[in-house]
Amino acid sequence: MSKTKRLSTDFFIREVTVVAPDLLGKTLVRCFDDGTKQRFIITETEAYRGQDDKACHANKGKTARTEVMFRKGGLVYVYLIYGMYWLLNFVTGPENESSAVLIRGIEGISGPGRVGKALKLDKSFYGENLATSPKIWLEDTGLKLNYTTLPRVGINYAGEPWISKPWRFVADPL
DNA sequence: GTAAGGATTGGC
DNA sequence: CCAATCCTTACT
Repeated sequence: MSKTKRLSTDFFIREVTVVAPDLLGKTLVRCFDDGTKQRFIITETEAYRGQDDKACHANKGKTARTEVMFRKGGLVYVYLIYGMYWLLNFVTGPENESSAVLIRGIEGISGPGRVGKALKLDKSFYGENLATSPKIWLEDTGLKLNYTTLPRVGINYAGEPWISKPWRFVADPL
């Protein structure tokens, strides 16, 4: 028998700064339309912490684009950036907390834009429930990775103190 | 309605 | 360094 188990909603109903590093080493499973499945180990994440965080899209309040972040954790938040890349995020925390984790890297793939491309993401993933979706979910194989914390990328517009928050989590090489 | 710019990437 | 490419937000 296997130790592998699908992560439930409870996993995501925690502080985003706890969930983000805890996702490192977890397996991201993507089931495509033709039934083929691909599995990727998560190697890099970033935490976006609710309305107070000026780097978080939810800081401007609830809009059509960000409303999913205000819902209960365990949902998928995807959005198109620069007209060409779908970035993958997992909503965390209880209802009305508007926090999310950006998946910046998976095994063999660096960069959030390339992650979305590898997983063939699109608008239809917006609001997917990771506990029940047939297309995308996470599994815990028991793997734990050591990691390093760094400042987040591409958010200079947010200003201090947000620029300096060590909310980027990168798994150490094996 | 119109305009500016983005949690990026790859090419010059 | 800068274009690609289109959606979201802010402002007239």
